Amino acid sequence: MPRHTSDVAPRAPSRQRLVQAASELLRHQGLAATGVKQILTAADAPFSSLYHHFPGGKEQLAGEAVLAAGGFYQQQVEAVWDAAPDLASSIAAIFDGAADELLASDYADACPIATVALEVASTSESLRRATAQVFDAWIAAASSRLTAAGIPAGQADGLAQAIIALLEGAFILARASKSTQPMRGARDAALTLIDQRLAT
Amino acid sequence: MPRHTSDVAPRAPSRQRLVQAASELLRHQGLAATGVKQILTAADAPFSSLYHHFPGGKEQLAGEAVLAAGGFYQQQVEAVWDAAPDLASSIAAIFDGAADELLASDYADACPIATVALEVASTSESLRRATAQVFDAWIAAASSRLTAAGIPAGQADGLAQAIIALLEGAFILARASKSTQPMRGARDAALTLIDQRLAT
DNA sequence: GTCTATAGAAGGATAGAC
DNA sequence: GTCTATCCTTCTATAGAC
Repeated sequence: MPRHTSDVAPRAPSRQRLVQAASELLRHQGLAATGVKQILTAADAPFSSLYHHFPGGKEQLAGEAVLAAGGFYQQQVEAVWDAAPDLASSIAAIFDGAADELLASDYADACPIATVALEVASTSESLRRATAQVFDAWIAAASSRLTAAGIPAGQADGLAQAIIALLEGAFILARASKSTQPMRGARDAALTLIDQRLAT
Repeated sequence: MPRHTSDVAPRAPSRQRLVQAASELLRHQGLAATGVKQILTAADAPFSSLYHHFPGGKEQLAGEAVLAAGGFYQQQVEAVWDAAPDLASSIAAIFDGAADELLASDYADACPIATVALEVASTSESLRRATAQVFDAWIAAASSRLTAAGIPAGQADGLAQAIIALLEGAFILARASKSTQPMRGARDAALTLIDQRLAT
């Protein structure tokens, strides 16, 4: 029986590489500043593969990139959350991990969808919905974990939303100032909010 | 003595109109999606006035627009803050005012510089500095008011930063979901943080 | 599925007359 | 300071051969 024609590790298919490359570029510089040619170059994909795989063009690719990046980031955070021994440790680890990622990337790798979310909120209804869908999934995942950790069910959604707001806001301040200090402050604030809810 | 050649109320000079128009467009759709021709049209300014008043082109105009918008927004918030009878009322009024502005503008008028801040953080050092300067001014103004209201001096800066992070994060979530609910949740979280710090 | 070529519009910026 | 005209690049998207 003949083996595969090549024994080198196969690359991901070009469609997947395009989504991956688009996700990274959107995270670093947003949607409007990212050209389709730039995405194609980064993905090392043939030019016409874009409109072959994404008949909707840039908007369709961006939508899939937002959903993929949002899902991937959620998995990352959930892994950190679930690895910590208690709720406070989980929250601290998430904010500390965000600070580490900012430092390691020279403040390029922050929230993968916040920039796009602000850009498209008033200009593209389909992309706005994609960003909203990601945030909703994040809030739902955090809320269920908060409930499991003893936060009253009626307060878990609001607390999850506030913690994510703190994280997003800290990303903005940290990238603008090139400092991880806002991220540490946001961590402490999030821990305060949790303590107060658990004490009730 | 002849009067002025016209008795109609004079418009602001074109330079000022360009900064104003740029500020509004950046707030709604960000930097990369905003063209200089679009700014000129919105300002009703003659084409060549752009490079006459701003030899640095789009980047210089954007920088001035960020600083102007940041200063104007700070004045707005300070007026709301100082009009309220106590600290908790001030904080509540600021978040409620942000929610009102979102509703009134169909979720277009959020933070005037957050979108640009995320877009340029890794792509334009001069504009990144402009956004950082605005955030620093906001934090300093909030911190001094927190100190005056009884927050220990060593905690005022961090608390101010956390409150602004909550506001920024809530803007993102609110615009993405087209709901003011994240803004109300952020308000309650900010009030909790203040209570906890005052109780210490 | 991939290739080259190119359309057609919009981007930022400049020149030179007035 | 303002006017019109224009340069050159980049953008998204499509056509048609292979």
